[in-house]
Amino acid sequence: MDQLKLDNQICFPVYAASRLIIREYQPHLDKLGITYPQYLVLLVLWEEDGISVNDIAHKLILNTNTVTPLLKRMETLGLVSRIRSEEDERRVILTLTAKGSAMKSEAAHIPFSLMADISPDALKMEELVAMKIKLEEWIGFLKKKSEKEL
Amino acid sequence: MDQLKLDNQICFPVYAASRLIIREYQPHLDKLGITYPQYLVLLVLWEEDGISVNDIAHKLILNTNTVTPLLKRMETLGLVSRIRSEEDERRVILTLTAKGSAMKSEAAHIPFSLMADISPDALKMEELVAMKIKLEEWIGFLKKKSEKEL
DNA sequence: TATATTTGTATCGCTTACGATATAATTAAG
DNA sequence: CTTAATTATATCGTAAGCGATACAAATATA
Repeated sequence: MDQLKLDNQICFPVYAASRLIIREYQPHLDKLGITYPQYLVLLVLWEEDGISVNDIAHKLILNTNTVTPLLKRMETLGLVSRIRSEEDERRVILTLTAKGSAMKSEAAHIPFSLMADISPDALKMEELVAMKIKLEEWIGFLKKKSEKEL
Repeated sequence: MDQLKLDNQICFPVYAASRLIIREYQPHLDKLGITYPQYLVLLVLWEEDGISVNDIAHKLILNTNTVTPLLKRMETLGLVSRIRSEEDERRVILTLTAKGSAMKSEAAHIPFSLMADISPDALKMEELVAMKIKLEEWIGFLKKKSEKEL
């Protein structure tokens, strides 16, 4: 049963690469006192502040029951504020605090440092970008698929 | 700061794809009563039974403090037995139980079902295989890197 | 041989990640 | 205008995942 060999799994490399790359982020994020998912939330808010829990969950393709406690921890860290919307009292709006906004400039170097860290000699930057495009195509498909299943 | 846009991150698609693919495994694994990491352990043991905690952690690129409790849960499920080695009393050897071995035939269909589930129309199988090869190249680089840092 | 170092596993604490479920606010249907 | 269905968050329980640390067994060194 060759298909059951670890080396023949297509998913395992994605899963392993994900964890290995997050490990590379760690030292940089440690300096800011945040985790990788928290960094992703900041990326989202730095682009568009004042969006809801659901918006963030949707952009990060995470469940709201993952995002809610994540955001609460970020509130405790003083990075964001969680305020219930006036128009629609079901919604909770996330807003960056001064500390959360200021962290953007501290994080500015991370993508560059990371690129230097994780870019293998053998793999050219164009190949990574090509892979990213293929992965996004794949993600688009998988997202549509799981939405259909609701 | 364009580099801090979520869409411009190379890591995020890997992280998101990993979770989305694991979600696709879920219904298949639910029928067997196991999780994705537990499935990976079984893949390893189906290939080579009677290896140590460390060997498994190494193959799955996981820390032993992740694998130890994982294997204990699998022991509770009756899938593996954990026996301390006689030659080297530090090592704990993992052996498939009858139930753990038998599960191989129940799982035989999963790679095929998965491929049908996760293969997007737009992405041809060859493209997925090409991506897998690039990812493995990348993983090799990242693994070497993190070993050097010890 | 005695001591120091390394190795293999395990424990603890904290943070994701998610299924199942609950609850209140909004919207749709009757 | 009620009642039903939907939507947005949140809570609970369980399983990873990992840094820091502990500890015993094995190996290396003095």
